[in-house]
Amino acid sequence: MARRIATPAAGATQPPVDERPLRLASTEIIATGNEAYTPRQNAVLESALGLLVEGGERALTTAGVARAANCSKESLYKWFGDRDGLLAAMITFQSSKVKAEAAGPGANGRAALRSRLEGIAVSLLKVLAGDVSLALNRLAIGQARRGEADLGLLLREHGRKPIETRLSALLESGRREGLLDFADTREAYRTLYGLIVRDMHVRLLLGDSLDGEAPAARAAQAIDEFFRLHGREEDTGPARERTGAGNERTG
Amino acid sequence: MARRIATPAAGATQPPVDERPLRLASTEIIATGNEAYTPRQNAVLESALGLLVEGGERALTTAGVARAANCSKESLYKWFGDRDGLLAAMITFQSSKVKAEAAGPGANGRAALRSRLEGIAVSLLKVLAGDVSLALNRLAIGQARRGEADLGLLLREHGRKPIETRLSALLESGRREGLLDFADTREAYRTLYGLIVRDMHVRLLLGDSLDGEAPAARAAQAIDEFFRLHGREEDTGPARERTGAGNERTG
DNA sequence: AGTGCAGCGTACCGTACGGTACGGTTCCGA
DNA sequence: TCGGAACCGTACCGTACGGTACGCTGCACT
Repeated sequence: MARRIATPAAGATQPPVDERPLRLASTEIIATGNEAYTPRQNAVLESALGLLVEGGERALTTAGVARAANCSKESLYKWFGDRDGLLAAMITFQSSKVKAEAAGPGANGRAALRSRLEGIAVSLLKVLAGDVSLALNRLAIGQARRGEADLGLLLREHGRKPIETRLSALLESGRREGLLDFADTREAYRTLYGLIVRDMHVRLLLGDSLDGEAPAARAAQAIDEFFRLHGREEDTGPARERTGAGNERTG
Repeated sequence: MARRIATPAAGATQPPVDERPLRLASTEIIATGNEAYTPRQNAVLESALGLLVEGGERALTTAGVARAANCSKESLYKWFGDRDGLLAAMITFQSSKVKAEAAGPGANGRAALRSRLEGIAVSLLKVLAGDVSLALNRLAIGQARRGEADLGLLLREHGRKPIETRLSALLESGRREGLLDFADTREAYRTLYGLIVRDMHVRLLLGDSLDGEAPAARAAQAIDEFFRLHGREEDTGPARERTGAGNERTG
């Protein structure tokens, strides 16, 4: 069924990865922040990600990863302990690559807020539609069961939380400036998220191809709609009634 | 790892299913519309769904299904041809159960439109959050790869299309009545979908539990927001500008 | 130069799964 | 009453995968 993976498939996308052996002496561990992976391990994780993107979970066997990364299965188990450990490491590794760019407080005003919101929205759309993100989400979702979903928790924590905090902080700063009007930040964030992403994410996860949804246009329209719902200046219309459902929750 | 499935697990949810053997003579096939499955096959598919809900894809082995449904593996392969055939049959079977209730054109007016939209939204939220729907979506998403996603296509066709057509028809009837204002029906539908579902679906797929998001309140708020964006009567505010992005698409 | 260790490649093992085959049983129709 | 067909239960087979063990190479440090 799954054809042999003899040649290092999907090797065209990632950079050459420095072909030298990259041996390590004793305790030469590069702590890049949270997790501490050696460069060799990072390269292995990169190969594993390529394998996952190309062939899905079925292609992500320990033997396949070892072959694609030119390492031994024994090393894999020594470094990551387990297949699940490898999967978790892939998630944390990928999320550590995506982070960066915190973008401190810049200019004020409605136009600035709008442009910053649009920027985050565009990057969000591009990340969600990316091959690696889709593959990892498919992996975590496929593993998830009724109660337990360890990979899903990891992905929610590493993938969605950062975006939520960034967007929420931006929304609250807009509210402090009197540009936005909402009661519950989390509710406002979710509305914004829904306007930006809609059902695009699930459709992509299910294998659909986005038929010409340009991220920039989508983001602009979503931010426009959000301002029409929660904006405060006159050219976006006064917010007639609050929408934060925090007070009318029944459950 | 997966514990033995000796007792018919997850049998508490579904009805007794008529314990008699239910043998079939020659060509006694009950054509329920699209697919033609015998009652026995339906019962087997029900068991398979219970197994999938309870244990995820890993638990959905042919031997497990045969044991849970008290049938032989040979019959499974005879009826569904293949493991993938079984999975596809599960999807079509479940979607055939959910369909029903077409709800022809009822009363007119803004309140009627609003209540019908809310009704569809509530049912949509309840279906999406249901155990079986989540399990099937996880299955299809987990199977999906880069280009090919047969189960995903099936799920999109049987699960999302009906809702889109129903909601779209309702939106267009509202526009014909002068209650709604939008240019592109598909765009308006997607905005509405995003307002209703937000990121709830993906969060649930990733194993998150919805912290007291009541479907009724969620639906009411979403429809309210949609009317604020695309409504036409004065108590919802005039639609200042169109939002359908059909004309400003770049891709 | 010599020792040690990290890591590569491969061989190996047990299990579990998809798919097939076979005997026995029950029911339907003639 | 007698065939035949559908079907159940189980045994069986080949493969593939997770995980472990072993021998070898080559760099690092002394």
